[in-house]
Amino acid sequence: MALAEAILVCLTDRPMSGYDLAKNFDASIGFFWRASHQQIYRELGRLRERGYVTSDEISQSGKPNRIMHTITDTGRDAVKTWSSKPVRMPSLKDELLVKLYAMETVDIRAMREQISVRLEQHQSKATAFRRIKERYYDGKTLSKNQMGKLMALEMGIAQEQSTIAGWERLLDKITAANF
Amino acid sequence: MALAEAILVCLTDRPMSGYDLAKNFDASIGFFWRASHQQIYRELGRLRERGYVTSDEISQSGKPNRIMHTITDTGRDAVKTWSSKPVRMPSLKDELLVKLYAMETVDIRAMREQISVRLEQHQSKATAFRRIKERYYDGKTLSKNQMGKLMALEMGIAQEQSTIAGWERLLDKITAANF
DNA sequence: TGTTCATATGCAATAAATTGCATAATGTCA
DNA sequence: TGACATTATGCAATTTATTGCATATGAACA
Repeated sequence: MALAEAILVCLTDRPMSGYDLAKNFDASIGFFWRASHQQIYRELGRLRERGYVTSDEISQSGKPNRIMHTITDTGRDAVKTWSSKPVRMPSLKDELLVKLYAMETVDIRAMREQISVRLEQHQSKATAFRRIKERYYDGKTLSKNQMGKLMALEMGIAQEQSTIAGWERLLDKITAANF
Repeated sequence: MALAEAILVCLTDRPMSGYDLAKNFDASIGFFWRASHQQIYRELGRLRERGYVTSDEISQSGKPNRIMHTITDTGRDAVKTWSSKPVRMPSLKDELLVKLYAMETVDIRAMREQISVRLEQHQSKATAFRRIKERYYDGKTLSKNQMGKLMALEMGIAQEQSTIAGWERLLDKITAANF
């Protein structure tokens, strides 16, 4: 269960509210570990129970109060411990590949359309990655912390690119095969 | 929930037992949609309830009886319907990328080791893909059904290759950065 | 003045996945 | 002869993930 650790890792940067974390998950670490705000709030509760974070309510007028979560030393230790434990292979589950596998049984027109949609999604993901890279990392002197984030980002970019290339090739092949 | 459909797709080939399906998932369609035998047996129960498959027990001496599952016309229709519905983006969840992202907080030695392990896993996956390709598809005249499977396989191979290249590049970078 | 967006939190139900356990016979290796 | 792998099925508990709902306020917009 890396959600706990992903949250803790975010909190090593600075204390955050659940809302901040949810935003953060949408924009950065969430590229590698997606989670909904409901999941994050629930997990924050557990982290508090275990003493990995402390939570302080901060009054705001107008808006609902924020609850800021701060990582504790115990939390930091937990991250360290987690970091040296072996990881699993990410389980790739792609319905589109299942459909491709089952091409005979499937509506080819619909599949082509779905591949196009998929391509666009990867495209926009790649663009998002590149924007973040340009904005925050390009031409700057980087700390070790930033180096890690940049490397993760570059892995993401490379993966999106090759995935895009793959689906494009496939689309050509299907066209050539004239199904 | 594409598990149901993945199973149905397998059964379009020929009737199978839960055991056969589990084997099949380990060796082919499971590359794109992993499932444990427990999941498969449970799902088969549901498919039977919905009338998507029929199940017949076949006596065997010595070994436990096999229960052969055959896809019905209703099942085939369900696959067709499913096939034209939009697919979601596969949720990439990779703890190793989270660790990379959190490089500062993490034990670099351990991470390098984990990357090496990961590389080997992708390597052996790629090898498995290539073996299947050589064995069943290379230099043969292919039906449309086989074309789909081959294309899925080739997507898998390409993905493994680029993932391997990515992690190798990263390992070099980490070495060069001398963390 | 009503609608929608952004902020901010969370419960509850359902669905799906993982992990552990259980059974039962045959064949193979040391 | 005992241990382990293969064939074959499946229940049960737990953990994780998804989906829907609920509440509350201020600001922008039309």
